[in-house]
Amino acid sequence: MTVWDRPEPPTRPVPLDRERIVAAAIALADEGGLEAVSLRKVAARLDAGPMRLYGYIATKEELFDLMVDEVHAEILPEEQFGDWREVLRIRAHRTRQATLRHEWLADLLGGRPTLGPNALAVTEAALAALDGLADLDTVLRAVETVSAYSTGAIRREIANLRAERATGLSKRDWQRASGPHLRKMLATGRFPALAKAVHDGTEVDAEASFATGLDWVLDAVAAKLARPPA
Amino acid sequence: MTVWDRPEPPTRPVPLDRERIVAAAIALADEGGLEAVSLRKVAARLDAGPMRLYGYIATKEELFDLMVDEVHAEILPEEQFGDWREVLRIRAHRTRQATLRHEWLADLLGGRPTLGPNALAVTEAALAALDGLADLDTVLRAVETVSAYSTGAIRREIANLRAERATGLSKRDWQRASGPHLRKMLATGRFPALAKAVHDGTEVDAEASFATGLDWVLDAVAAKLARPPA
DNA sequence: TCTCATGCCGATACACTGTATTTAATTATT
DNA sequence: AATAATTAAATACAGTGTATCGGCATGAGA
Repeated sequence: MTVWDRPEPPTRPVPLDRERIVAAAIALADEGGLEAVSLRKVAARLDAGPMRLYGYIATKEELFDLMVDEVHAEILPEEQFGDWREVLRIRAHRTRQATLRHEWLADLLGGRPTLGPNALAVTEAALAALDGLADLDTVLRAVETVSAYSTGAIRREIANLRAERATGLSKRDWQRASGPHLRKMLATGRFPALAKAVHDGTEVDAEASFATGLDWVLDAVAAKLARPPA
Repeated sequence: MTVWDRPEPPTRPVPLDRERIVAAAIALADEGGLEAVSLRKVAARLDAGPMRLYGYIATKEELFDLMVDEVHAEILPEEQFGDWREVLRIRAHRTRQATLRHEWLADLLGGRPTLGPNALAVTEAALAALDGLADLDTVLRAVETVSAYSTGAIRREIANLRAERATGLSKRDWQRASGPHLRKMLATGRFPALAKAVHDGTEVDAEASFATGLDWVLDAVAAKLARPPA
């Protein structure tokens, strides 16, 4: 035995904390989706045994919550500017962008109440931007309506993106050709309006579509803020 | 051995089909949530071995898709009446009601493109109701915007419902007391607008809140239909 | 410095999952 | 009636989240 093959000294256990655990989990999820996140793999990435994690995390769901909150740090802009409409619009777009960077977020969005510090800060910023523009109930409804639209639209966008990715087809032809299934369905003649939509619909990019729907919703909110309920 | 303990004649294998499988899966999910649905349990409920199912279903995800489509049969009303706005409103409310009956649907809503016959029929009905009221792109955007709001709002409602159910608290006190966690967060003073909202927000029932946001979105759609884009 | 106690880390264990594969049984066909 | 084809069942595998247990290393007390 030489110095070269002398066994490594027993590695001191790397100190862990939630931050490192969450970062490892996010890295795994970014690479392989949510289903690639297992406590064993997260622990392995930190050179630890699986049970180590339970000193910092009570359950896997809690880890997911922490992941979601961590991404909310990317969503909250450093500084707020613009009127309430700009604030809400930017919040929606940043949420969408964060989800495009971390597709697994789509699976979690809206799935559980978000009570982490970053998520609360995001909500706080939205509420603050609307503060005083109408009675509290209206303000709450406004924020919730916009964010309901956002999460719904983002989820659908990611769902479609995954579907077309799975078939490996160009966006244009995706619907028309998503398996013989949809084609056959449309061929039955039971869905004429849908068939027309699939056939004649122009290709619009996802961001524009998201932005347009968002603007509609913001228009609606603007109308309610101007004319608060009796 | 008497006639009494004579072994049962070997039970003929019960003939299966997708319908029965999906029904069993839905029953399990209704009772214990999505996570209670395992192929083994579904098969057991049909007196079959787990592998039997693979003759009718390629994967568990496909089973989920079939479950979602099955519930869409409850969403599609027997007969359509009213103008486009009524059609879209009813569709949203029926989706919400179906989700309240089958809470697991909230976990799946918007998660994957819905291409089953019932889901297509639901979409078809919506498109048909808007047909001709504007150019096709506007009509599509309208339907998608409303359904994005619906899925987002429904998911949040179910998420909150589960959270308050978990804490076993009355709706009124839920936010104020969801663990020491939220209280501590609000006590930091970093979230004044949020604190005010939690403190002063009146208790509104979920259905009214859903309906109000939906009406806002429908107002927005109405405005765009009246004035199609240049 | 030696002993004892405490807390933490890793290993083991359990009950379960989705699904591939291999074997057995049953049906159909010649 | 014998063989071929189809179908069900049993077994197997690799993985999961998490409870429990055993040992080791570190700290305190003497």
